[in-house]
Amino acid sequence: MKYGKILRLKTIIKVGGCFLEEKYNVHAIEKKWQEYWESEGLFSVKEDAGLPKFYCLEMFPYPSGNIHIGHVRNYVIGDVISRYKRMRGFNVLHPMGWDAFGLPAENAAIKHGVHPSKWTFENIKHMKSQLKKMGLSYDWDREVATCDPRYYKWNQWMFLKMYEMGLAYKKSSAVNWCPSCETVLANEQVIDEECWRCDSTVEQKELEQWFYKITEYAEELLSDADTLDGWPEKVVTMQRNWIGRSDGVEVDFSIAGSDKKIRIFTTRQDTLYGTTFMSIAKEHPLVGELVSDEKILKEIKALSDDPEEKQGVFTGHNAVNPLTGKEIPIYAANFVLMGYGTGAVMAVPAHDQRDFEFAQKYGIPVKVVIEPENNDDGAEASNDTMDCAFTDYGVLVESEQFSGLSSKEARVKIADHLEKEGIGERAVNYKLRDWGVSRQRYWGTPIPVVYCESCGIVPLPESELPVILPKDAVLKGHGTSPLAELDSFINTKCPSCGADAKRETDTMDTFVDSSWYFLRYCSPNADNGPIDPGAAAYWMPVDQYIGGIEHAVLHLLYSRFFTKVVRDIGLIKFDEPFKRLLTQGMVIKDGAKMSKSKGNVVDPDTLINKYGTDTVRLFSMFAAPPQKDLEWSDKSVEGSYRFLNRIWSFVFKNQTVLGASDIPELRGVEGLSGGSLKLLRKTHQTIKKVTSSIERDYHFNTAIAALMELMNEVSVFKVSGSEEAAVLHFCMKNMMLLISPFAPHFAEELWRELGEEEKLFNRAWPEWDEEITKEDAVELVVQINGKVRAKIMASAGLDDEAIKGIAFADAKIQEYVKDKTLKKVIVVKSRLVNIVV
RNA sequence: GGGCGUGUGGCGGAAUUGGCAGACGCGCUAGACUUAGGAUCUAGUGGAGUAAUCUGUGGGGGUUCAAGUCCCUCCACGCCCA
Repeated sequence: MKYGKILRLKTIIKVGGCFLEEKYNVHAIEKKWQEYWESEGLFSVKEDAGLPKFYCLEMFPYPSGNIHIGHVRNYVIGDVISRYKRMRGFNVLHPMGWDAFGLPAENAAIKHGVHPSKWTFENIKHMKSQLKKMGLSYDWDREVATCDPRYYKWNQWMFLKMYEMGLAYKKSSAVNWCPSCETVLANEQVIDEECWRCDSTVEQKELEQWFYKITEYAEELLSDADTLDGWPEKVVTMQRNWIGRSDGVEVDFSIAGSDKKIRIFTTRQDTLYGTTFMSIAKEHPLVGELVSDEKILKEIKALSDDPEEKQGVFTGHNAVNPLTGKEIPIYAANFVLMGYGTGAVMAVPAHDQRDFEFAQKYGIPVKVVIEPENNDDGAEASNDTMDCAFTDYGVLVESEQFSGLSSKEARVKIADHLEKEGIGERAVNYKLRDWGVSRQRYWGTPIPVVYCESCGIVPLPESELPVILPKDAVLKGHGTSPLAELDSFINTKCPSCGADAKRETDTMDTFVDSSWYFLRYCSPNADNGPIDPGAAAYWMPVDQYIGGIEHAVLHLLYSRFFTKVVRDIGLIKFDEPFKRLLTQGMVIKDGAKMSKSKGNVVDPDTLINKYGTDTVRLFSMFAAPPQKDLEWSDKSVEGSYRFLNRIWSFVFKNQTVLGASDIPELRGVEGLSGGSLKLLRKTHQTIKKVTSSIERDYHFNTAIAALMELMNEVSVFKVSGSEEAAVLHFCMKNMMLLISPFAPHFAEELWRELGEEEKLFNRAWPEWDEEITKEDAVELVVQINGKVRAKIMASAGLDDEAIKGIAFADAKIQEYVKDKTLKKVIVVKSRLVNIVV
C-alpha cells in the first residue's frame, strides 16, 4: 500500500463551512483530535456522587523503552471499553502509569553507563508519546511512576504498618543465587534452573530475607476466590491451586529407644497402616538430635538437591507406628521439604509413587492397605506384582477395625480416632509460601529499617519517610548489593537510641509496587497516606481489569493480598480489588509468539505511521475476540484501512446530501419506501448487534463485522429524495457513534461532516427500536427428514398452522411427500419446518 | 503424570437457548476503469459434479425429527502444575 503513487487532483469542496478532503488524511486528523481532547481536558475525571462510576484499568507497563504490539492490544481493549462506558453515561476512571523499578534499568546502567533513573524517565517520556499517538483516553493527571519517591514512600509506609501488624518479618531462607552475576535472582528470573541473563546454573543460597506473611491470608484468599465470578474460571483455579489447601492430620510417631517424637503431616491418613518407613527432610532438627555418627551425617549432607532423583540415608533410628506399634526405619530423604507441613512424612510405598520408588531403591517392604473398589478377582497386589503405587482412593484392607471402609470414610474415622487417642489432630496445610520481598538490588524501594547494635532491628518512624534511594550508587553488576557498598547511605543513627546504626541495604521486590497502584490512581497526589479513603470508596473496586494471563497468580494474588491488608489497616472497606478480569490472548505472528530471535516482530510505530492509529485500533479489535490469541496479518490490517477509506469516500461523495442544512427530521417508519425502510431497519439492527456484541463479553470482532455489514448496505443505497437523505443521514450518524470507541479520531472528524456542531465525544450511545428491527418477511426453511429441501419467503409472525400450510403448498415439497406416510411435522416458530416421512 | 483449554474453508474468524454451517474480513478467480495497478469498483469463491444432487465443523460411536453445539471414546495441539 503506497499512497504516494496515487496521483489525483486533490479536491476540496466547501460544504456548510467545513472543508472535506477527498483523501482520508489520517495523520492530520489524528493529530488534530488528540490535541483537541488534550486541550479540553476531556479525559480528566473527578468523583461525582451523582453519576455511576466505572473504573477501567489495564495492567501498567514496565518502561522498557518501546510500546510493543501486546501493549497496543491491551490498551485498545481498555480504551474501547472506557469510551463505550462513557457513552453509556458512566463517570469513567481510566488511568495509566509506570511499573518503573526493576532490573533492566540496572542492566542498562551497567552496559551503557546511564543512570537507571535517567534511563527509566527517558523511556517513560518516549512511551508516553507513543501512547498519546494512539488516542488513548487516559486521565494523565493521575499518572504514577513507582520509582518516584512520592510513590515508593508509601511502599515503605505499608512495610512499617505490616511490620507493626506482624505481617512483615525477617528470616533466613534459601534464595536463587547466580554465581556468575553474584546476585540474587527472583523466581521469575530463573528459567529452567538457569540465570536469564548469563545462563549459569542457579544455586540455592541461604540468606536473611524479609518476608510478607501472605500465608496469614491464605484461607481468606482461597474462600474469597469463590466470589470472583467476573474472573475467568481458569485464573481462579490457578489461584486455588497455587494456594493449595490440603486437609489432613498431623500424627506423632514416637522414636524407638527415645522419648522424642516426630510429627508428620499427611492427607492420606487412610493409608496409615501401610506405613513401612519414615522420611524426614535433611534439614530437620531431629537429624542433628538423633544422629551422632559423623559418617551418616556426612552422607546426609551430601544428598542431592535434585528431588527428581530419589535419595536417602538411613538415620540408624526407628519410629513407632502409633496405630500398629510396629517399628519402621527413619530415613533422611532429599524429596522431603522442610518448608512444607512438618518436614517429615510417613512413607507408604504401596500408595505413594515417590515412596514407592524410594522403597524399591532401598529394598524397603511395600504393604498394601488400599484396594481398588471393584477388585472382583480378589487379586492381591504386593511388593512383587506392583510396578507403581496405587494412589487412588479405594477400600481399606489390613487396617484393623478400619478394614472394609472406603478411603473417604476412613479419612474421617481415622482422624477421629487419632484425636480421641491423643496421637494426632486434624490440620490444614497450604502450598502457598510467604512472599520473600528482599532483593539485593539497587533500582527498587529501600526497606525502611536500620540495624542498631543495642536495639537490633529498628523500623524507621513514619516521619523519616521516604528513605530516598541515593543517586550516587556504583553499579557494576557483580559483588554485593550496590547500596551495601555505599557508606553514605548505610551509616545512620538509630531512631530509637541515637547510636550509630546501619541501614538495611536490600530493596523491595517490584511486585510490591504493583500490588496497590490501582488504589493510588484514585488519589495520586494524596500526601497524608497512600490513598485518600473517600476517593478509594468512590472509585474502587476496579470494574474492569485487563491484562495478560501470565500474571494469573503472581501479581493478581499479591494485589488481592495487599487489598486485604490495606483493608485491615483501615483505609478501605472492600475485600477484593478487581470485580471483572479480562485476560487478553497473545499476539501471534506466523503461528508463533513474536520475538526478536524469530524476526516476526510487528512494530506499532511503523504501523501507525503507515495507516494511522484508528486502523491499528480497528484491526486489533476485529481480528479476534480479546480473550483469544490474535494472529497478526499485515494484509488484514489493510482490510481495516480499506474499510475506513470506504466510509470516508462515501461521505465525501455524498457530502452535499449528508452535510446539507435542510435534512428533514426522520419521523417514524410510516410511508417509507422499500429501500429507505430497509436501510433504516438495518441501522436499528446494527445498533442492537453492536451493543449486544460489546455487552456479551466484549466481542468487538462481531461488533465491527456488523458495522461492515451496514456499510455494505449503505454503499448500494440510492438517494433520490429528502426521505432517503433523512434515512441516510440517520444511518451515518449512528455509524459514527457506533464506530467511535474503535476509531475515535475518524468518527469525530466525519461527525462534523454530518452537520453536527458539537463534538461526538461523550455523546449518548444510540438506542434501537425493537419494532423497527423486526423483518416483515422471513425465509422459511423446509426440511424433509432433516435435510433442507426448500426455502420460501413468508410473512413474519404467522402461526404454526399457517406455516405448515405454506410448506406443504410448495411444489417441490409436494414432490417429496407424495406417496409417503407422514410421521411427524416439527415447526420452529417463523423459521423452520421439518417434515418426517 | 495431573488439571484446564482449543480443534470449523487456502487464512483470521462467525453461528444467544440444539434449528439454513462458513456472517464479516483477508486471500484467490474473472471482469470494469486504466499508460500502469500493489488504487478503486462489480461479480464469484468450503469440497466433488456440466447439472440435479451429494458431501462437509480433528477421527470413531451415541442421543435427537434435527448436533459445530449434548453424551462416550480416541487423536493432535496449547497452557498451567509436578
